[in-house]
Amino acid sequence: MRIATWNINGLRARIDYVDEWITARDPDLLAFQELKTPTDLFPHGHFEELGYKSLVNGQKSWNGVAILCKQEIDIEETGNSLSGQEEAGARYISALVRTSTKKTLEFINLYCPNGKNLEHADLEGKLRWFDSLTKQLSNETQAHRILCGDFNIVPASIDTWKGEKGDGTMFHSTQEREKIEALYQCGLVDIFRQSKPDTEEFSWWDYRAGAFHKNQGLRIDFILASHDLSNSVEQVFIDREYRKKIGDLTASDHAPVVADIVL
DNA sequence: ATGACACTATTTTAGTGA
Repeated sequence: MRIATWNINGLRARIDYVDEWITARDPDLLAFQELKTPTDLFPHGHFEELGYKSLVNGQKSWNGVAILCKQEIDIEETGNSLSGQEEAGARYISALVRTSTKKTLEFINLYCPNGKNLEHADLEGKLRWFDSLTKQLSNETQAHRILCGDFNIVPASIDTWKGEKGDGTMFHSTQEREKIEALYQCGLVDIFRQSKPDTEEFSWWDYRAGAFHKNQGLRIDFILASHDLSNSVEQVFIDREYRKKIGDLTASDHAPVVADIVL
């Protein structure tokens, strides 16, 4: 099964670009973040024509997440918020997926809060949001689980163009990195890092100042899998090609992250 | 040192993003 996560930075502005990628890569199950679209304006029919059904948690202007899967896959939405974080915006959607081998897979899609900067009150909100996430994962265990999305945290110095010079700065702070560590403690494995322990690759590049061409990026988009699933990964890659323009179509500032997993 | 780009909104400048 091909699984992917992608912060598309505005569904309505990106829809033709998204179509190009879906057609090229043919994922089975995918997680979108930053829809910037209200739930009731989501173009369900558009994706049905491409062969997908959609579960959507959107809002006006900002945030918004969706899970898309091939029409033949058995899927059921199970939640659209973290307990205690209902005011944090549309950042969470989860589903149970029945695989072809009759496993029940919990699939969670996240758009984690940004936090703005180390001095801003939003950082505290970001840290508490992660605490709510960890608590929920601990309270409601699942044998087969995938947690993916835009985490807005750089786990280690290899995951940033700033290297060790980034340590302690926003997105690279110890207090943020502890929240990623807490997810590992919940039995989840970052499958990109597992398959490529020494590879410096990024999933986000600033639009400004030619950051993409200078490869000044961050790896902040992950697919985390429970240990049993992490052993069934065939390949994981960051689809850097789809951070580039396609003709007149502008790319998101994030690249898709794709994994092929035997399920 | 700063800004740089792209998106959305009862848009025409401002807020947000990472």
